[in-house]
Amino acid sequence: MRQRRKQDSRRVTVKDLAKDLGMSVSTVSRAFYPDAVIAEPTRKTVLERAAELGYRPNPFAQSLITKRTQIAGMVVSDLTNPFYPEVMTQMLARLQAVGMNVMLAAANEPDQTDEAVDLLLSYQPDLLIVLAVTLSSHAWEKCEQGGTPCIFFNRLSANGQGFGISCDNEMGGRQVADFLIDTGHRNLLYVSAFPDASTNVERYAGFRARTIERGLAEPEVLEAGLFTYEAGYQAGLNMAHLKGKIDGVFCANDIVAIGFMEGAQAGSGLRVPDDLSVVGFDDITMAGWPSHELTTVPQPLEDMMEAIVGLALELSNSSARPSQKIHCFAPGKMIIRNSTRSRVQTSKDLSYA
Amino acid sequence: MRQRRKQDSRRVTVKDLAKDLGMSVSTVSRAFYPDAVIAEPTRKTVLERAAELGYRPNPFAQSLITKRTQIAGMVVSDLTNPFYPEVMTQMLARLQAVGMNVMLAAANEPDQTDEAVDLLLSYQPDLLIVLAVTLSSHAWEKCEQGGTPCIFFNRLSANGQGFGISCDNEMGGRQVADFLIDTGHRNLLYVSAFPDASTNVERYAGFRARTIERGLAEPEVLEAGLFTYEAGYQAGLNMAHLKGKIDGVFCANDIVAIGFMEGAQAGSGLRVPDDLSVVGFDDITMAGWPSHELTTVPQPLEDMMEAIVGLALELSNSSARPSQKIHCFAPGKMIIRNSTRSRVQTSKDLSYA
DNA sequence: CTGAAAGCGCTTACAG
DNA sequence: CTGAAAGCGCTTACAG
Repeated sequence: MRQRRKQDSRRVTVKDLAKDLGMSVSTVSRAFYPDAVIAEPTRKTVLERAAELGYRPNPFAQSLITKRTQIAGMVVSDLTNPFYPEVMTQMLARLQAVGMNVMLAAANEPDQTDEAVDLLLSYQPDLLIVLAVTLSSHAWEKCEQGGTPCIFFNRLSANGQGFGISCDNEMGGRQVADFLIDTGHRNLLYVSAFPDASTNVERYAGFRARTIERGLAEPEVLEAGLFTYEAGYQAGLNMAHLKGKIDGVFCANDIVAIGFMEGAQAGSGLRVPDDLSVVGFDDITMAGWPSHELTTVPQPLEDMMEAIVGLALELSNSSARPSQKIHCFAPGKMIIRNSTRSRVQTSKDLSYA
Repeated sequence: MRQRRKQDSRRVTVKDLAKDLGMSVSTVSRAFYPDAVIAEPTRKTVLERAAELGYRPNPFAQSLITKRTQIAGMVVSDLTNPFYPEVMTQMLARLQAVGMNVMLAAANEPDQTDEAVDLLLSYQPDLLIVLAVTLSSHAWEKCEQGGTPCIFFNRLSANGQGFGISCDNEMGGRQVADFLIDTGHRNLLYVSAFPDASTNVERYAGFRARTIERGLAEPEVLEAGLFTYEAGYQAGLNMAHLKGKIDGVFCANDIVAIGFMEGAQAGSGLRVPDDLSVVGFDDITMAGWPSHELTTVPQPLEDMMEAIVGLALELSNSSARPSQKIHCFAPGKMIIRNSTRSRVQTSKDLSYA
């Protein structure tokens, strides 16, 4: 038992394979690189035998030389927002399909982030994908100085840092304003989540701008503070303290909206959509559940996924940096469910007022 | 621009550090191994200077020699069940805290699993953590022959394969039976999820056995088939086709229970808890939301987390295999919420019948 | 306690 | 088109 576990079942190496085939190590190695200069029949022979013996180049040895790791580091913080597991699932599958491996770092507490990112960076990932609301400036510096490109998903980088993939949140906010106003809502409210998040800021900006353009009063704002169910719920409870009569609500995202609806019901007995229309953002699976039936703006996930995989591939395989830093896609068409109701007064309804 | 990106900003290596300190490479290297023979003051000097220069041993070069990678491979399939993101978050944080990195493989489609696991295994993780319902036998063989230990989380391995960490699901099922019977329920139903999953099988076994022990008729069974909201919802709809009057329902897990409650309401107008008591399993965050208020059996996550980190550490740092293969913890105390109601008839209530 | 040397499994100029 | 050789950044017997 003195031997090391991993050595017991020795893995086959280039040397073994070369000897087996009566070729040089160099030739065998070349067979695995599409661009390498090697006779096609030779390559075929090598690849076939490799498959038989179960040989795979050792990625550690490979990376030591090539400085490429085929690893994408992924920083996540907000797995309680169902949007992210949904995104991760798709992203993982696609990255896997192009041969990239994903190494995960959780950044639940802001102070954990640095250590987590350091750990990640020591594996020299070809790129970092940030699914978190925040990346500490320390962590960002580390990436910079290590030459590791960052992709910020669903969040525009603060100062033009790194690459960004997101949907046009402002346009989404405008769509919601138009929708609510077109369906007869006149007293609007925005339920704000994490104040520094670009998604939050932009959605509000679009919503507010369009509301004013359409000649209504500036929307009220309720600060939930976080992108969580609990924050939304608390904001819903706080509806009680709001003076004006609100008839249309836009929440920073779906999970906040879902919490908000329940909080409003619990706190002030407000019923959705009878007393209040509520709109979310993202179109997470839960938004379609019968218990919520949330009207929402869907993220253009298909586009965003294609962009991120394309970018990841470029960043890990070519030496030139991609020129386009920001990919911003129009949101999908609003999905109208049962959390909103038209308040347009037909002539018959005029008795009301 | 002909140079490679990663080479531009050269990372500091042992050599650099050794030269800087006027020591040999060997000595510098030893400073990073607690068990290595090295004068304590020397070690201190090295470590300090390393921190200043931002030196970290290159894990790829390290692994090439030590055959240890400090990588835990994680196979996930079921991120739509909120239980898993919750588990992942905690597990990630804890593994990070002990210096392990997590490499992720998604196994959404059964046929993707093999390729994903292969990719993962080529990085020679010290161990594999399986959070998925299923690991193909091909994948398992690969682990075996590569000497990579597997830990199955929340699922007992089929044929004594690998290590298992789970809660005592059968005991949980028994608790639910006792609880429902004690609170006056007499006509019980089990909503079954994925038939091959050990969690599903054991929870049912315990529930059924205890029901019979208590002298009631065997519980009815409704096959949802999957651990998903949608499957639970469908099962709820199917309540309509059930002949007998059911008053107490145990669902394979929380997400199924939540779907079930809504399906039962939508399909047959059955109200929880007035017409029906419903119990879940896991205690996911959502179970506590006002819209669900689900009575449930909590998993002993604290215990399970400690066990998995302990096991991971043993497997990645020592050469001896841990002796205990199965860690099975008693579930937590049932959490009684509003999805269940006592149906014990006090003398006053006897008018009802 | 420290250093010189071998070697982990690869890739890639450099010759031929 | 193929092979011999150097070297990626580290660790670890082996001497001293």
